[in-house]
Amino acid sequence: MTKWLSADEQQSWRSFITAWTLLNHQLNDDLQSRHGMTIADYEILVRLSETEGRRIRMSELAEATLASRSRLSHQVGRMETAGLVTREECTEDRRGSFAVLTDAGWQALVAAAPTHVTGVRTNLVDVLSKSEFKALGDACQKVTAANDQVSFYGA
Amino acid sequence: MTKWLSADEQQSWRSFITAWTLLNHQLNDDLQSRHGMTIADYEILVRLSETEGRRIRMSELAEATLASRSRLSHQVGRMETAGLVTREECTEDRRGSFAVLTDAGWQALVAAAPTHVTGVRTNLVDVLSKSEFKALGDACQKVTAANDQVSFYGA
DNA sequence: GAGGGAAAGTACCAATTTCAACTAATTTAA
DNA sequence: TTAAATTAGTTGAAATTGGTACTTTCCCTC
Repeated sequence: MTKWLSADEQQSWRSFITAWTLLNHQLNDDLQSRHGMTIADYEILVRLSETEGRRIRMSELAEATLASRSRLSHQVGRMETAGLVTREECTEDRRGSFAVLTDAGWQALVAAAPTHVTGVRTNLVDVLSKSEFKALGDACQKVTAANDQVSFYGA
Repeated sequence: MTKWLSADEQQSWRSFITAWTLLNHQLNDDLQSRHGMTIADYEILVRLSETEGRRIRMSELAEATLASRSRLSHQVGRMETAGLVTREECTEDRRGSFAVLTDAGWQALVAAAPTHVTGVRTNLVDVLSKSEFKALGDACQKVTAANDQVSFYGA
């Protein structure tokens, strides 16, 4: 028999959905209007910028950004035409390829980062006390851990 | 000058993204594979089922589900062809229209609800202690309140 | 009670995302 | 050492989403 959610639980759950949706939209619109870039673009630029040689294998990048391979492939394709990244062949595993950050991509990231970080602060971090924010993070960490074994990002 | 995120803050923020993304995907896949329905469909069925007469004005429904009018219009159109809802004209305001839950829609909701609720429990509620879950909800509540005045769902 | 602006909803078009099929390279194992 | 199975990645078509323009109706003010 299904154990339904109590009113409180339901409320918490809906708050979670709403908070994420509004926040994500807000951040996306900020990036979009000021830098013509989506959060997805931004995330990829960040990941690339953090690595040695500013390059990551496509499959790793897909996993890191929680995107399907197909989606990432399209995404990187678009970013490539926009000049933000290039692709390079992988010599160790000739099936593979790297996404590589270009100078223009780096510039775009540098330009967009303040907008994004300020948005995260304004709409999330600064809205909560230190301990509230930590509690949020810790809870999410546990949820992530519980869901992470599941691998539904096959395609 | 931009105030960057500390390592801890960054970690919390990324956990938030990851937790939501994984959870959402999981719940969506459950509904999809077992009931051929998306979370968006489910949400709409829930909202409709909760009201007098099982009908809601399109614009209210859009607001409640955080969808743009355009998106909701498409969505309800699809659900209408699937037989889950119908549209009815609004006599008080002849510009408006109602989305109305059909019997089939109700049946579909009844069938899907256990799957969904169990998923929410298994992957979210039961993973946390009562107080952790409450903390998550409270934090999200505040974030929502802070972001809610912004109305970017115009179209 | 006429005109102008705002609101509800849809429709169309462009962009994104998903799904399934496909190629090519690698690994496994007989 | 070769055949089968797996893995990396891409592609193209179909489905979903987002933006904007458009129609109809309502509301407000004069």
